[in-house]
Amino acid sequence: MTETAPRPTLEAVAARAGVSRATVSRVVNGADGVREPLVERVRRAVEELGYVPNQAARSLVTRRHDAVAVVVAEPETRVFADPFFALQLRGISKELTAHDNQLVLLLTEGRDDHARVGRYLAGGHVDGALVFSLHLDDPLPGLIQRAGVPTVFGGRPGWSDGTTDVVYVDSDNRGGAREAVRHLAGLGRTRVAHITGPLDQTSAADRLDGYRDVMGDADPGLVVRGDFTPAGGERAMRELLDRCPDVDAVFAANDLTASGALRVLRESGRRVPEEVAVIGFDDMLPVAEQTDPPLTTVRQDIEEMGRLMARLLLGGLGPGDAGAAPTGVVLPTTLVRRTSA
Amino acid sequence: MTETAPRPTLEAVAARAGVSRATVSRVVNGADGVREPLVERVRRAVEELGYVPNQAARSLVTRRHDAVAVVVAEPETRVFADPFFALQLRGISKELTAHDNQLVLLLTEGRDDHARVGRYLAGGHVDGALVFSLHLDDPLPGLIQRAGVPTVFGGRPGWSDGTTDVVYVDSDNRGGAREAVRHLAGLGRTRVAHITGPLDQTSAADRLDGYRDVMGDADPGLVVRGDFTPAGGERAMRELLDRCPDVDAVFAANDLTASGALRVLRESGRRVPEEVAVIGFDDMLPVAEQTDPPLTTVRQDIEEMGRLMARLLLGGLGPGDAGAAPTGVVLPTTLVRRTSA
DNA sequence: CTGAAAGCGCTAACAT
DNA sequence: ATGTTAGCGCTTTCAG
Repeated sequence: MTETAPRPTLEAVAARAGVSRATVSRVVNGADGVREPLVERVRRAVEELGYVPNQAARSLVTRRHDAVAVVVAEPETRVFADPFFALQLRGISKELTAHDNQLVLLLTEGRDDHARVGRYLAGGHVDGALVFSLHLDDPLPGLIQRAGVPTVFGGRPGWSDGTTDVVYVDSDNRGGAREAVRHLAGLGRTRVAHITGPLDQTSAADRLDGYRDVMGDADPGLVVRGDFTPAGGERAMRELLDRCPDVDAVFAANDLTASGALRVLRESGRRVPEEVAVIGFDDMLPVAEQTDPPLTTVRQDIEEMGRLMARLLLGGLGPGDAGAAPTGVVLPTTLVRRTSA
Repeated sequence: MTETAPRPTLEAVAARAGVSRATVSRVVNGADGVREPLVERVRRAVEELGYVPNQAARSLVTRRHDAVAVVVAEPETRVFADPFFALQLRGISKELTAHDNQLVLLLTEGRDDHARVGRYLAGGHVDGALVFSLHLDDPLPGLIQRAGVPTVFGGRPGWSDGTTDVVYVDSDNRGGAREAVRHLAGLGRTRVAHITGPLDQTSAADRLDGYRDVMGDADPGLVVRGDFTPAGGERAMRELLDRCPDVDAVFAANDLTASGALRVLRESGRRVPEEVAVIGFDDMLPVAEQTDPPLTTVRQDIEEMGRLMARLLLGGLGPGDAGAAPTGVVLPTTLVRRTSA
């Protein structure tokens, strides 16, 4: 059982290059003030020995880790079956990589996991945290803020009272919803329904608000609750058809919901978009392009949201500082026209 | 700009409890051989001070990190839109958490990322790596093996020549495929087609092998290439219908493919399962249960695969040791009957 | 511009 | 059973 070969230390490199540890350290960290010939010698020694700095030793003194935690509360499995999060993660990863930071993924499943995450964050293992808090009553965000780690939230946290400055990145859910509903209205539809998402998530609540912005207090029977899943969309669509048979357009809170609604519509013999126009939200390609007919929807640049979160975190917002941090940044959405509306 | 409050050290706890650092260390690390009253005092001091061990300092001496890297090559976006990986990740996360290990996620996008990952792994930041290598020609696995980090692969690596012992976890793709095809045959179908996955992934190749195990050298026209996507499934199904109009059963390489095939079948007016029976692979719930009709498929326990990978990694397979490591472990699959076959 | 030396916070012998 | 001590590998004043 070969013990893992002892990796060369700064000391070894220094010896080989015939300089002091300090000099090697300077070269390795790109500090200037070392004369060219020495730099060269050190470089070669590093190369020959295959030296790689010991991050633990470095962190011990610098108190930096070049690592950020991504915390995902995952009360439901669905969260994960959703390409949404995956895309965001990808954006985050790209940005972190570009800044030589590592991504530590913290998935939480329940109460005890929360404690664990809190401890980890408070333990100063990472330089910051990117947090996806999905529900209004999630205790996680509080825990995290108390941990005193610089944090950026994904999506506007529901508990933010607007006075404390949490930093978050969000899509313009409300504006996107407005645009969708206006488009429907522009098509001459007068009985425009909305199938909501789970209203304890701000994204769903905001989309509902956007709908109301345009529809005012139209027939409240036209608003029916879904849950961001195709099954929920089906259920809601049935209810809708039952309650308001004259519905001529549906704004679904997301593409998955729309796909369910579409199925029920087809089943019931309504033609889309001729009799009922349908719009989704997200522009999740594998879904939106595959529905029958292809889905008109509101696109949000999910990957960019991830990137931006990472950029914000790395770019400053001083540690533990409650002063001048920027607060929310919301990304624009765009309407993508396909066939369903 | 409040500097992040200096966290208490072992020293501080020791002082407060009136003992030596060593004793505190023992208590914190659960070593026995400390008398109860002292343990109690130390515990209280830890509590009062909110002490959390500095992982960097600890790693520096123990040379352990309680962290493992999860490396995902992601040449195509699809990988990620796929709930498959998400589920595996979840299994991994649970198992790691249970052993107090952190998950460092390394996403790679291209050649330069490979170098970065290699460096990271070689840099001894983690105690091991869990690697998803998707393609036969992926250079990543080689890099990783050279890094000398204990590694477990997700899915049988295609480049394994069978003599070197790589450790991997895989599903019984071949056996599952056999069971599917036999089921179709048992239904009395004689013209059983297969829509493959991308054959440079072992999972796809193995499923094809399983199909052949049962079908022998039936009409080769019945095998058509897909790519694990619904769109690929549609394309393949059209080709199939064109080439072999008498096809009476389809074994699709995965559920997504099956969903595409199903759509084309419906379009073309063939009744499923009466005229054409269809079986998928994966039992990806959001897909398999939502198709019309619900999909009969081969289930693999994806989350368990993830768990197992983590367990294997943590459970031993001595560092860098090329000797007596276990090699592949393959998990059984089960046929799930719904309506489509 | 370079080197010497002092720790960072912790664990693990080794004493007691 | 507990305390003392010597580093782990690195960065960073501080001298020279």
